[in-house]
Amino acid sequence: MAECRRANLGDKHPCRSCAVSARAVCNTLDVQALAELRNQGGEVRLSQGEALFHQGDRADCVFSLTSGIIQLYALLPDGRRQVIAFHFPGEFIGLCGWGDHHCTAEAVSRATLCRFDAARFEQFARRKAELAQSSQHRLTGDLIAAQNRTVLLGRATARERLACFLHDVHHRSQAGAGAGAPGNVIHLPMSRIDIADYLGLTKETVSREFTALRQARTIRSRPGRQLEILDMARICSLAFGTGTFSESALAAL
Amino acid sequence: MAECRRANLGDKHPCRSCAVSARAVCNTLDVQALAELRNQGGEVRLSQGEALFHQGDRADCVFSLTSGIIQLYALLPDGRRQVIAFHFPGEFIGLCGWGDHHCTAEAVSRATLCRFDAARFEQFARRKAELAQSSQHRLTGDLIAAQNRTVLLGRATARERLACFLHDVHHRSQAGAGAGAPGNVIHLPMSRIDIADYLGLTKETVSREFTALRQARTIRSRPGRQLEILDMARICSLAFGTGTFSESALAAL
DNA sequence: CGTTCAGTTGACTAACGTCAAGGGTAGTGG
DNA sequence: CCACTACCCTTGACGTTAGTCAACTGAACG
Repeated sequence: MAECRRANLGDKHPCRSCAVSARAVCNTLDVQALAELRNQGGEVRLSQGEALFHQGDRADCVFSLTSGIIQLYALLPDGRRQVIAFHFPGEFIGLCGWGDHHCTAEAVSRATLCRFDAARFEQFARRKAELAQSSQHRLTGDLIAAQNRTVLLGRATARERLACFLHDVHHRSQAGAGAGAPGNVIHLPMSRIDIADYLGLTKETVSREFTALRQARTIRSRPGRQLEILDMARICSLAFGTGTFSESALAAL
Repeated sequence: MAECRRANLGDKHPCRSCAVSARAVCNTLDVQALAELRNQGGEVRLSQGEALFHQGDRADCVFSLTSGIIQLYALLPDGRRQVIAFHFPGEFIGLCGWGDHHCTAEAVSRATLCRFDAARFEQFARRKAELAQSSQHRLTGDLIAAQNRTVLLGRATARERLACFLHDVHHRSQAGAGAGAPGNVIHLPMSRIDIADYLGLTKETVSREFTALRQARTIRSRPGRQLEILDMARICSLAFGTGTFSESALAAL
């Protein structure tokens, strides 16, 4: 269905080659509406570690992530950092701000995004009910993910947090990649510090827990920042089934 | 402005006496639309400890809290509990669920709510743009609150968590009560266990931190579950200004 | 071939949790 | 009106988990 719509695009249309068109917000739009939406924005390319926006910036744009991984994080005055979310291709970024951004968005790996003017996007959504509904569903999904993370950070042990993280990354990269990734191998471009700041731990604790899982033959490290999950049942039982990613949102669409 | 609309109501109209009409979702509606919305639902009264809905229940209703405090919490299979949010009068409950509720909603103190059928509310919102916008703002506010809580639970000490909690309750009850509450006295109907489960701590740790703040003359206990904040500056500096309640949403409306 | 930085590991520490006992208070029934 | 009870809160002693500090390893880069 989404494919049908895209088939009508001219060969030179940039959305033609978009890898996430079937999953992105814009997939609800017909060709003409898509063109109209595109006119409002442009493309953003980020290299690793580059920021999309900073905590305190005016939130005047929204973004659809087409490739790479983006992390949102907050910095406390004394330098403590908390990663609020990792965003994967096909997801929407910027819903959580009217006014000023309360967090920084930074590329974990090289990333590309479609940028839209926030006010015009909202105006556009008022006319296109499907778009409004789609972005509301994503917002709801983000809320549920954030609330689930609250449970994880408030009540789970270090082992459980890591298992939950691995479970979610696995789940989400399945959804994303379609084919390609064989079996239970996942790609983890984020550093131990990023993971630690996401899970409310230190890099040392994360490292120790990785070692423990490796020694229990639950996971195995692979070259190129890849990780194979050998005992998925074990991971699932440690993760007590709580998804902390907004992926749940996409599933329900 | 909200008052003007309500002045047109008949004397017997139940919304006439609503204490939160100026702050609730329905405040955006004119008299006729209000009547129409009311026809879809009814009133719910809960005694202390009674549940509004349970984790796993079908999420087919949304609610506007008119009095009392509601807590949302998740239970893990082994009994660990995490309170996800406290909701205060004027706030909207149930946005976070299509499908099944992922948490339980329970009255901390005696509470009353307006109930609306979720599907019909949504349908209604499609026709009334103000309502849709208002509920979207509330949803966004809840997301920001949940994300801020992520920072608190991931990176703050016990002392900071408690200070942040007190700061937020103070802030929110100011917004709610209007006049009435003198100076910096707040009402805390929730138990130490509720607070502990909200802050990702144990009741003993919460109790010890209360004692420490009391001994430092930062707070003072008052009869009737009331608490006076003596040194607000100290509370604010410990709370590093992070609001964890969805109240921020209301402020921006 | 050295430098740098991410990751790992070990020894020690601090913060919070656990377990257990005692005290205050409100509600209940004689 | 006063005991009785139950529950919540507080406090102390001790245990455990994860944090801190520091050294070492190995891969990436110039």
